[in-house]
Amino acid sequence: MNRTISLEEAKKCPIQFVLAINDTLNVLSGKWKLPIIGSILFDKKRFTEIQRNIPKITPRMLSKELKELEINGMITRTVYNTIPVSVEYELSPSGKSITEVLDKMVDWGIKHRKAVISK
Amino acid sequence: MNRTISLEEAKKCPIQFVLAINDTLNVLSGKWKLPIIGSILFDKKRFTEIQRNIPKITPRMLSKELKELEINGMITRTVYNTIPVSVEYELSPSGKSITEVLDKMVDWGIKHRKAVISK
DNA sequence: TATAGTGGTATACTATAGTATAGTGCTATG
DNA sequence: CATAGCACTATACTATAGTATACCACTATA
Repeated sequence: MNRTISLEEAKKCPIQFVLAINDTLNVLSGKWKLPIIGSILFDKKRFTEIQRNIPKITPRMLSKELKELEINGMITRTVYNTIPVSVEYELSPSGKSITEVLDKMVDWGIKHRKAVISK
Repeated sequence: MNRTISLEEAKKCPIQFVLAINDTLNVLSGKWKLPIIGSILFDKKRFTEIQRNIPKITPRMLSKELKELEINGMITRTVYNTIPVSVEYELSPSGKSITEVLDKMVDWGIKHRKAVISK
């Protein structure tokens, strides 16, 4: 294989690939997105339940991150017109499928840690 | 399957899993790590070459990020005692294997974008 | 001798991310 | 009628990430 050809190929493809990677990194970035996703991974939860799951998060940050995740299509927010209102947050199907990426991250992270420690 | 059991399981495992995910996120976090990794993905490069690949990066940030990536075992830094010195940066084997994760991120990112646009 | 290139560092700044604390409107419960 | 819970918002702050600009020692080339 000619190395210059793979380099040329590399320069042709990656625009939309880089965008896709950045999309993925964005829904996981920051201190709280992963704990929030973890909290609602197995079942939908209400604001205060998530807050109790993540003891150190402030309501400001939880509110901010939930909004961002909703805008990015990761979660759905459902308001029930009880009195007073109750609100449920749930991962979208696409949001749930982030586990595919997280699984790979677990694999790589463990493998990498071993590789780094062993030398 | 009993939902309460999977929840209990979920609460037992994840400590080292979460650490592994955080390790992975850390080597990709920030504005410049991905461009730098991309720049040396196919072959090792010198400081100024990487800088030319990433036009808007300042030498301060490039230096800082390269150091961090080296500390995290992602890249190796080789100094040749030419006069003046030349320095080469190269992805470690473990660093190269981050492509497994990036590939999954591309897949998910593209799939997610389609899912979000279509609704 | 001036200019440019290599591989950076130093200092000072701005912008973004995250924290702390208080308070909102609503209602059920004691 | 005070307290507590729900789902937040507002304001002000600190900390971290990133930028701008200048500079360093070294050497080859014009």
